[in-house]
Amino acid sequence: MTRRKIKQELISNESKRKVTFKKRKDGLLKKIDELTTLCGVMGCAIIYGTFNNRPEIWPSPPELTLVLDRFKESPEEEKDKYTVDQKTFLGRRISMLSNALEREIKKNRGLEVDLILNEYLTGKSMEDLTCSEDVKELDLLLEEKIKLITDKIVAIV
Amino acid sequence: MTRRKIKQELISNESKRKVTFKKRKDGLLKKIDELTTLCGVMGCAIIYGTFNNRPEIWPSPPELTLVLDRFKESPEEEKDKYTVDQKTFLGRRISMLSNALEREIKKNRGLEVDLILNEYLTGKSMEDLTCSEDVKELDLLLEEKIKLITDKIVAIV
DNA sequence: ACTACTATGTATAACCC
DNA sequence: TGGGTTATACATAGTAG
Repeated sequence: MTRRKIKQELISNESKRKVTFKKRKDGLLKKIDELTTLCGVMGCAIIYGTFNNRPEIWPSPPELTLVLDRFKESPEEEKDKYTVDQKTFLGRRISMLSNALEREIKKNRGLEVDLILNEYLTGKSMEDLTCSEDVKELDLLLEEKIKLITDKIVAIV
Repeated sequence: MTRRKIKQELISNESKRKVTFKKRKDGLLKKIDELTTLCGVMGCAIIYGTFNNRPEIWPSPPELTLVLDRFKESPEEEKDKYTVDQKTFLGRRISMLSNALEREIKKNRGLEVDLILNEYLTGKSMEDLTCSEDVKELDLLLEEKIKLITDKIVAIV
């Protein structure tokens, strides 16, 4: 057989999925490489493989790596003094931005957790429920919610 | 004329380069989206447009921390190479942080909207519903969700 | 800048080792 | 598990409106 169109959803067959993953991952890396060289921009892509192992891919110019790496390190490491004035100015701006960033990231985490919980409650993520225990528990929760709503309806009508 | 093969190097014509950038950037986003859904993995791509404009891309669940951790592994010699020009280095760091910040803020907005929607669906924010029309609509939505869950239960039990 | 088109280059699903 | 082949699906360079 030859190539067929595939549906945009998780490939159920695991070995197939693995093969597809490798191919498409490689293709993606190539694409990003082309984009950055053709258009002279910085860019990176990071893909985390299915499970257990942490890092996956790193398809971008090393300088980007370095910049972000520095970001992670403590700001104290700036010993050498070249243009001091400008440096301290820039340094302040950086720490300001870092702090703001960190705050936003934290906020994101909280929001994400809430969202996931709520998605469960609305049945959006039902695909992930496999054991009947989970489903039953959810059912109870939902019943509570339903009661809340019907009460509200009664109150209004 | 029709499509020609192009050399893998910076496109000299600026307007052409811009167009190509947009097309390929969009293509890349699509690809990463497909990869993550087809193979069930996490992934992200970040493209920094040319200096003047900030917009870049963030196609998927960003785990910035993980990304940053990854950068500890960058080779020493390249680090040294890069420290030469501190000013440029700091300047880039700033623009990158700004971009990251902007991204996170945008993401926050999106998450917040989703959360509110979901809270409506779960009945948490029912206080705000005043007209019976809204309630009825919500009721319908909920019934759909309930069916989804009961179906799931039937399938499992 | 933005669609839309189209011819062509490129990526890749299914097979085969 | 990994690499190679092939036919097809998809991406996109060039162009026009």
